[in-house]
Amino acid sequence: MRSYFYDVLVDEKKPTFIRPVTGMQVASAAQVSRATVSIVMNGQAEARKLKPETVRRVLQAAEELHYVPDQNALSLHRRHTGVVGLVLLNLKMDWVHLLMQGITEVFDESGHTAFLATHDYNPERNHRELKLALSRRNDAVIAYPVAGSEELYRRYRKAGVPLVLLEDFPEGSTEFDAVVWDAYAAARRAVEHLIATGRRRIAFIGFDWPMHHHNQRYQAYLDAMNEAGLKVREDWIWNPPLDTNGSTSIDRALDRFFTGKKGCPDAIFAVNDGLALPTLAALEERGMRLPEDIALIGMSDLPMDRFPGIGLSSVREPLYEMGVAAARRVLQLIENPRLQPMVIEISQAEVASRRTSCQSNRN
Amino acid sequence: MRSYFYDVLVDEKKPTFIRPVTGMQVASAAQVSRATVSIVMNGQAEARKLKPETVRRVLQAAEELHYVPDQNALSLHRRHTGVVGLVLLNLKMDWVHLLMQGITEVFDESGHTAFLATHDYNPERNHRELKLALSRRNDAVIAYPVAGSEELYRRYRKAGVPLVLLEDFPEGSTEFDAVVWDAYAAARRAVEHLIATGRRRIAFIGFDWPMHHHNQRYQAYLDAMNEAGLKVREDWIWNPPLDTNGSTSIDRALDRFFTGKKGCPDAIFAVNDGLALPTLAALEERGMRLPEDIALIGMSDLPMDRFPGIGLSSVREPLYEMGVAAARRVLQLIENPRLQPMVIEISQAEVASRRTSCQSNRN
DNA sequence: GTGAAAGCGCTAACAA
DNA sequence: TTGTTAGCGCTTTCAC
Repeated sequence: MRSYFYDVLVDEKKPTFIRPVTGMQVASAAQVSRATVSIVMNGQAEARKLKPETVRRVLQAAEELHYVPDQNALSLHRRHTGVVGLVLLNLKMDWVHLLMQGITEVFDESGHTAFLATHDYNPERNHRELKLALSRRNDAVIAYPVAGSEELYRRYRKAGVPLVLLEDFPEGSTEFDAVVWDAYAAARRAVEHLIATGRRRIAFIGFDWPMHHHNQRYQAYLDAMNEAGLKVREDWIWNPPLDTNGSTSIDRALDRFFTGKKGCPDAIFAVNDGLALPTLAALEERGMRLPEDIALIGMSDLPMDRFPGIGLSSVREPLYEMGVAAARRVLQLIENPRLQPMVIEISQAEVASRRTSCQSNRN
Repeated sequence: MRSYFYDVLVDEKKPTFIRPVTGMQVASAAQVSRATVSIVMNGQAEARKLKPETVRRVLQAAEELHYVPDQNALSLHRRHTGVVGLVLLNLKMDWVHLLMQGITEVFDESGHTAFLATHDYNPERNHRELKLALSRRNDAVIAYPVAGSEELYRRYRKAGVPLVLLEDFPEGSTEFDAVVWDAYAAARRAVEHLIATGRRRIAFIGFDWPMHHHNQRYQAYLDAMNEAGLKVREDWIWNPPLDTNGSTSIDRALDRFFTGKKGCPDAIFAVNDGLALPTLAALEERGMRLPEDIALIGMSDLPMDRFPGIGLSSVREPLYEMGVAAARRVLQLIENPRLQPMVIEISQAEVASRRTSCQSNRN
């Protein structure tokens, strides 16, 4: 690390801390009262029939002084901030990027701003970010739920701060607003796709996580297998508890799958691409060819899935649509916080069949 | 899209809008004055020698009422918000994810929060986000610079709001704080790597963008070629102006490279992985084999580069270190906004040689 | 048409 | 040891 200073003059006589210019300063520069400045800045000059000359003076003074109204003071007065907290999982692999397109589209329209934070499945960080959003007086929060935070979510309700859970909600709970993907249907389609392309010995990679739609993916796997009359083998299911940093050790899963005495799976269904991608990598590092030796399908259809060298089959998750829906719902809730909680389920079960799950050559 | 309501009782008699509980309410619940609550909440009870009994009452009341102090009011009083605005490029391909690890590590320590926004190379959005940061009274801003926004950056300086440019700074300017990667050295190493592995006909893919270190990458290409006595061919250079959405049309570049009468390049150097990755995809879609038919190297070493099916060679960008440096610099500047502007250059030129640039078979 | 004053929630200097 | 008060920057009646 190298660093160099610019050869620039800095006026040491000026005070070290510069205070932002206030409406009061604009007022005196323009020779009007503080209130007049407010009126002009909020475009109510017409309505209040101010003299154009006055308006001009104010505008000019504001311009010259580079006056920027203080949002904190404004929020204090208005009792709302115009910002919506987003407490999501992480910024990996374009998931949030896709989601944000939907969210910002709606918020740009309504004049809201998103304040983005992440928790990485860590309950403490989740807790902290949620509390911070409260202390910032965010008008609402969109959160990717973390197990064990139900009490906190409930507190949001009680505090009258709209909270929209995104992607999932706690197993068994029926009290929160949520915007979710109909993952059951999607997961089923994924497994059925594997079956349709000739696979019979399908393994499952997921993690144990007490969220409703998350569990639905496992259920869908079970149902699809049963319905096709295929045997579900205990040793082909990898569903360990989520460890602290949110990763499952794919390698141990594969060791288990390919070590059995009674044959190996010919396909793997992973509950999301975050798992499917490392699985693909691990498989290829073991020298297995896809789809000849084994097929693989994930869920979400992240942008990198379609990269030529990857070609991961997946089911498309309607992230843009979910972003739009969540943002819209938040807006409704801000309008009327006591709306009955509701879950908005967005269905999409379009499988993108790529390299990792082409028609098997073996049949 | 389907949605269903929970069958939940909502008490319609309660007022629709719930106001956050204030320190005043805590005070009356605890039978103390407003000031006492403040003192207790800020952990100054010891110092002010409050009766433990009083403290207990206050704490209990606060707990029962779920009192969360209002940050806006606090900021108004303190004259600083504890939040640092981040106006970055976009959330694609884990670049920000990597950077944020460094930034949050420093900010968690210092008690600051990052407010993340993106501009996608769009000057209007950049302008808007920068102004919003000002109106939010962010204590400082870390910005991925956009050409033509110099005036705005200058205004930040004048307003006494610390601004740290990240990754680059406007060509020719010597007035801003910046944390940058020594991209010249890195780019040179990249091209030299191509040369060392036997390539002689090296093409360049970039875009025209009036930023200093960005241009250095082109210069490094030129220098490395010249120094190795290799000819730089005009028609093997793709350096068009950046179009509105920040993408270059890779396909036109390739058409040009592979259409020449006097032979085709045997390698491509792309100024960043955001360009190298689509180039790799386009190349493979044209049926070219890497590295046999052509080699490719990018810059940044994004996580997906090392994916087995991708194996993009790249030079590692010290994003974590840059995040740390930028955050630390911001902290210094907050401490003393009139510090002389300075550029911190972080060097790293470690090439990750992967599939796309293995030793050429042709030599 | 314009200005004075109150109040949003909080802290800190000063009284009591 | 606790309470009173002024003020942070802004908007919005309500008089003038």
